[in-house]
Amino acid sequence: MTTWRDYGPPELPAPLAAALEAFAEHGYHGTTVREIAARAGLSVPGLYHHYPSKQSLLQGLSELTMSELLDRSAAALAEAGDDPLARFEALVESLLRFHMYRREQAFVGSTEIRSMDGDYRAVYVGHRDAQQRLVDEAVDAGVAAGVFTTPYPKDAARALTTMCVGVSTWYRPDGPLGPDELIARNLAFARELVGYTPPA
Amino acid sequence: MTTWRDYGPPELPAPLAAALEAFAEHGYHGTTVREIAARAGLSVPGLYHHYPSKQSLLQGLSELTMSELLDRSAAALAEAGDDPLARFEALVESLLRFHMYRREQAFVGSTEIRSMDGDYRAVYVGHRDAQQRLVDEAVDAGVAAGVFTTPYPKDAARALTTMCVGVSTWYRPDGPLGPDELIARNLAFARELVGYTPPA
DNA sequence: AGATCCACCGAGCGAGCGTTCGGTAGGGAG
DNA sequence: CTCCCTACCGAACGCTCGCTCGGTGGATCT
Repeated sequence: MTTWRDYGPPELPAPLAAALEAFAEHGYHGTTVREIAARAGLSVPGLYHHYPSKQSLLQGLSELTMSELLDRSAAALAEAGDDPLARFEALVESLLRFHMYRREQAFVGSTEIRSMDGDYRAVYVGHRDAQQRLVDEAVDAGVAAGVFTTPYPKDAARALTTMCVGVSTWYRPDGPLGPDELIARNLAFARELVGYTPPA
Repeated sequence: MTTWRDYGPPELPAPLAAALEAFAEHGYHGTTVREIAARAGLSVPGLYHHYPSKQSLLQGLSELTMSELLDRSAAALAEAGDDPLARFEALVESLLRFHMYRREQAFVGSTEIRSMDGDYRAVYVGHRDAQQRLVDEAVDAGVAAGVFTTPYPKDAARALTTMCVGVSTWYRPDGPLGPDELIARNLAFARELVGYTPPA
């Protein structure tokens, strides 16, 4: 990864790439191990040589997804410096961008929480909460600095996250608007949501 | 249904209520017919006496969900009269309320589209599009009347719908804030999203 | 009383599931 | 040349899946 704004195709081992496609299409329980193996160009035992279970494919995929998301968020914040508005915008842009360029991964992660078995689900939810905390903090900082006027920072942050995560449910790379255009518009919505009003 | 604002517990036949709980918990493919039958207090053949297949349970449930959603939206709009702001607010309030009081149904509908088989999926998507069109029209009308200032009505409407539908993923009836409080806050966010500025 | 229908169930069918057993082919180390 | 490790695979195991067969018992009608 060169910077948090640059996205190549996801770098996933063949079995995880295969699992990703299948899970995105039919869901975890709707996908068979045989289908994943076929998509990965392996036999079923060949697949099991690399991953010990179907569940481990979901976990491996989810871990790669969340660590990339958190890494990019951290990089965006680091680059933004100290200004609360710049930090907020960098974080939201990164979140939007991730949910476009890593749409399938983000979608599978958020829709298959209930398919993760207990212990790992707690780990995954921890990652999600960490990401939500970044957004909460960015909004709180803006309110503290007086640049955001929302009376309900926590609810605004949640609405905002919901909006960004939701991008992975409707965004299509072949849609009428390009990523940069969509990001600009949704970033504008984000500013309105937290009550940012540019200095006169 | 007395009015679009009033919600009792959902009125579902026992098999659909059982399927709803199970689908919400494990997803469609993660749920077995035996589990649904047990929750409904029936044997497996007893369940099949009322519904011819597992798929028909999902379809029956989804149809009841969408017809209630569309009926309530229509009632809210009818009651609101001609004023664009009133119509917009009634529609959004109804949408938010539905996704709180019919949270599980809305959640299952939106997450199990990929589990609906082809023909019915088209029907379901038609219902979804009809609902989205109501929101689009309400925003467009506000822009046309000059009360909303957003330069991107269609994107704002989509962001708004995403936010409302997302309520079904995080709302918990036993959370710290009651439904009316949450609706008031999210309604305020909705107004900011479309660029409503109260007349001075 | 018999006939008919509805609501329901015990048992089990064939198919397909996640997973495993017991291998094989090839390459690098000693 | 042997030994061992990695990367795989054909076949099949035990189980559970969605679904069905062939009923039973009770209410209603004639």
